[in-house]
Amino acid sequence: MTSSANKKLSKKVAQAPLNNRIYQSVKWSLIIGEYFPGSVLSIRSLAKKMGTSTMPVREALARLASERLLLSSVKRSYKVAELDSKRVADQFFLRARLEGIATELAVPNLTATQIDELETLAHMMVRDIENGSNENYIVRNYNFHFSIYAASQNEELFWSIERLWAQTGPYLAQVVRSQEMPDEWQVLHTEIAKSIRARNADKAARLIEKDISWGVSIFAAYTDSAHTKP
Amino acid sequence: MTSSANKKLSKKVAQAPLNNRIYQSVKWSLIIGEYFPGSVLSIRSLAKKMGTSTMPVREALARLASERLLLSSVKRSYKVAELDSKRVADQFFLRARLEGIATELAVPNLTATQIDELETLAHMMVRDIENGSNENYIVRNYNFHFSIYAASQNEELFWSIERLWAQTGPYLAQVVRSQEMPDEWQVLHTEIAKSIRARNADKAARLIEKDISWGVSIFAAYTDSAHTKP
DNA sequence: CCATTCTAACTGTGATCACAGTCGTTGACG
DNA sequence: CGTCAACGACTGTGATCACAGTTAGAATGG
Repeated sequence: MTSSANKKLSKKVAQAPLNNRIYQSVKWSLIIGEYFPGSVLSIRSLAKKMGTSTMPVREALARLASERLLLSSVKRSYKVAELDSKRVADQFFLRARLEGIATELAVPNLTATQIDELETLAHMMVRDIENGSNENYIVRNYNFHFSIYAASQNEELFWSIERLWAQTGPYLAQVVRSQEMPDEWQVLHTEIAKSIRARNADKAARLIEKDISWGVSIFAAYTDSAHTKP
Repeated sequence: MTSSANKKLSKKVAQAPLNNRIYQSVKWSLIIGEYFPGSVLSIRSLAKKMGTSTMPVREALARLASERLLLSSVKRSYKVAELDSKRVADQFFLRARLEGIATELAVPNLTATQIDELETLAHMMVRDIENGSNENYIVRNYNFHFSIYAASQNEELFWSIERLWAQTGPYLAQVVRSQEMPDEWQVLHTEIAKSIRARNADKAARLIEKDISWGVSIFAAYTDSAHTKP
């Protein structure tokens, strides 16, 4: 009796497979920029850190590499892609297009209360910058954008965008952490929420694209200044 | 001496890892529609068929599932996604957008000889349909489209499109194999090559999108007729 | 004859081992 | 002092086993 009750309970509480949890964990770390370009992730060391065998880790890393979130050469350790301006440009170009499309689709679907949440998020992000708590900013920025993209109701689109965030995360988060953010950039999120409330899909989409291209220019300035060291 | 020569030789001939070859093989099978919606792929049976251990197969399937090319639930076998009209619509919508974008980027980059090859491919595709050799048509159609997308010079974009082809392959190839293709559809590829030669990026992109939406409508007609069986 | 239970043949998942490349460092040699 | 070879400590990769959850079919009960 108790055993059957336990069985049912344990079924409900049943953990996701280890490999999946590790996969999600590393992916999130990529998105919020906990890993840097060139970071090395070896199966055994990660397994040790996670307290598991190598099996689930190698499956997780193989999946991440397959999605181009990590680089892998044969018999060499997995690593986060190094900074390559052409590649980064391609990624941000795609991001702008896809996130613009997702916003267009999302605007008619977002409810009033969801838009309220977007506005409060935008406000809190401004405060985060003022307080210098860039960690919070990064997470809130993620939530702001992806609650819009989720409203696009297109899972494939959502997934594609998230994949691109994981790719650009290691570059972008590093910049966000190390730089002063211009005020004009911060106002943008509030404007986006406003134009969504006005149900102006075109404007919202163009502002989202502007948001991303702004990120590109800041990133370019960052890499230029970092490149000035011969 | 011979050993070092052999070493160098074996290094040059060095096969890609087994898991990767299996991954590529299955992915290609998905693209050309060798698997059908609902097809079951189990690790052990595939390993037996491939003559390898389960290890490389499970890595390959895990990767494919991670890219959403296969479905996986815990402790249940991997399978090709069943036909879901909403999901399919989302996928083709994304395909139209992404392939349109890639075409826009590609038009200025394609060389005259590459355009020649596109035209001959278009001609051969018409002949393939006349001859009823739909297998050849499917492969040539892939080559036609992806030699354009490769010219976009955006690897991420290329990869994203290929992923979507692997997702839609099981649905679409089935239709191509079982139906008469309308003549207007076939002329389209020649028109695309023509507008590329004229360096009319907008027109080429719109025609590509038309090509895909045409596929959607044919697909819709197919599923409707298949649905008439209660 | 229908419904239900139980069993047996699957399924993916995790751990562990053996192996073969890669790479950096140390050592000896010129 | 510089160069190159060899060693050793890594790396991913493949195979094999044990285990637990799923599923479909047979056997059993009503």
